[in-house]
Amino acid sequence: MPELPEVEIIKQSLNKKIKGKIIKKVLVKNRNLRFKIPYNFEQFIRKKKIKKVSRFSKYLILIFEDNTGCMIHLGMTGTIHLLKKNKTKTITNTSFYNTLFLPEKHNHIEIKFNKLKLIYNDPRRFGYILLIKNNKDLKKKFSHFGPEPFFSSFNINYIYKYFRNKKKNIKNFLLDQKFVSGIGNIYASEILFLCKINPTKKAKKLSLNDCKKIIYYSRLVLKKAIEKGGSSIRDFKNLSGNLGSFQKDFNVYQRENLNCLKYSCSGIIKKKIISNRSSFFCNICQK
DNA sequence: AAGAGGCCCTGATAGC
DNA sequence: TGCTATCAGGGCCTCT
Repeated sequence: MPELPEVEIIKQSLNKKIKGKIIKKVLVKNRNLRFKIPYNFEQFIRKKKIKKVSRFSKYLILIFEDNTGCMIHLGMTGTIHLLKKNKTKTITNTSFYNTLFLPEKHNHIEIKFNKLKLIYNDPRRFGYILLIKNNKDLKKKFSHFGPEPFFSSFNINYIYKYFRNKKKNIKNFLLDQKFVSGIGNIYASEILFLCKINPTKKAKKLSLNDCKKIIYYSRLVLKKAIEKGGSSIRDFKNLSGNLGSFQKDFNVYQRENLNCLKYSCSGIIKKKIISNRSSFFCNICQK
């Protein structure tokens, strides 16, 4: 799935394209996403005007003029496409699998505006959609989420206290959205590499200085990834059809058996399955 | 209560 | 060419 940076890129592009537009028609072709799309979904969002497109963690949030809304989680393979009506060619899209043309299969939802059509495509159907009744409802949906790395509440005190007596390894915690929101499997490996922390290290063994580094590098990695338009593995594109380029900056992800890129380190990047997810790290400089 | 593991799905790729 | 196994940017649910 897109992690926080990729969702942020989609959010920014969507804001430019659909802010202020009114939803004319909604078509659900397949309700069976991770959770069933509510049966009142079409009725709920029809005729609503987009106030803005927002984001929290890896969730896209359409906010309407009446302060109701709609949360979209893209799962592993969810993509959003915007088409200009009455044209066969995709003018804008975000896609992992198709680069130039809109895929025919797995277009589960179509949201039609006056001249634009927004399509939600998701082969694995791990994504889902939730309706939001009001601002309070929205806050409630995210009440059990930890802070994003950028928040001031993601500080040394919070992390150090959180890790006391925790037996899980640090990699697990970076992926745990209750601890910190928005980091996924790619950026977790990249952050730990820069921190020089081994992904299997138990959280409670981390020093204050380790916590400090986790804050610093989480912010740095996500910020840089956003600046570079996200990571375009499997052809992720933003809404203007441009590839992100952060994948060129990967130090460890998908670099198994290659040399460590840290200056003067003779280590080799290893791949290890931790809690069913691949982790990449240097066997020498990550302690 | 925290942690480990299974599972929801389709598609791409590697290996035989 | 065609089969099977493995792996994918996530996270919920169940069991211990």
